Amino acid sequence: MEFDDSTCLGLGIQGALPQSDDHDHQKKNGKKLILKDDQLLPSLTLGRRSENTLKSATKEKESTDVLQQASCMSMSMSALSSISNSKGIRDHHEDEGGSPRKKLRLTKPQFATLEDTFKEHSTLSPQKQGLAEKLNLRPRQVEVWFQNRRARSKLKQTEVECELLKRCCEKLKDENKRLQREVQELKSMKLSGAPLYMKLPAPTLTVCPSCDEKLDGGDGRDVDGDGYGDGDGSSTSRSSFTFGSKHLYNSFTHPSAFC
DNA sequence: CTATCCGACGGGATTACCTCA
DNA sequence: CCTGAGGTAATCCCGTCGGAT
Repeated sequence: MEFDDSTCLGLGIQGALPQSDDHDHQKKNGKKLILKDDQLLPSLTLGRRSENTLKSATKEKESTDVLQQASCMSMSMSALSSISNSKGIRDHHEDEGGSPRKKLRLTKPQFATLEDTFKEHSTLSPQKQGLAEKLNLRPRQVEVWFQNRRARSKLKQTEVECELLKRCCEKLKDENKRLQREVQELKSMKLSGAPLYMKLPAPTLTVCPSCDEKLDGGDGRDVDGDGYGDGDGSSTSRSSFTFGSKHLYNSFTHPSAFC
């Protein structure tokens, strides 16, 4: 006999059978669920949950104990094992000094399906129910898996970015050192009295290699007509300028000024 | 015994929808 | 009929717990 998620054998308190797996809703607003005495009728039901039942059930105030008692027969063993993981049962067992529950481990196919779905979309709102049915899990379990998956994915991403920033920082440190050395050299040259141009190595002005490529065939116009190639003339440094179609820079003082 | 992984939970925030005065 | 306030449901993120490996 096949059961789907909407086929339910419920043993619970009549009138307040919550079908929502989302514990969030129960804890929302910090509301304890209180049922009137005449609502607390033990019941055993087998049938399909109608949309209305679902709707009204979720609207009803519910208690965790009630939730636990309303376990669906359609659940897989894994789902059942994880039901027993829930707080209510745990507390119940602890109260009774019962044995500790097993922790659910997703099977490989379940994991693979969830991974595939996650790769397509890291959120799952529309397909939660369907996915849960397909995997024989409770929607809540699928939801939790996605939440954890997002969290771990984010953590991993943060680690990668951190590593990247570290490397970037090291590079900048090196660059900073090199530039400081360069400044020192230039200062000492200036102090020695000779005109700077006489001391610069021969190929002082170099055509920016990337411009050489880019501007080949282009008109290379200096858009703002200021003789510099940076448009508004507010470049942070005048280490380079355009001449005709070429971007020229001082390869000695600004070896990294090409674009 | 310890470290790590990962499923689960609790709490807070946000958004959308509904009801009612 | 329109509107704002309040309630509720759904979903998300974050931090944490605790069983399994």
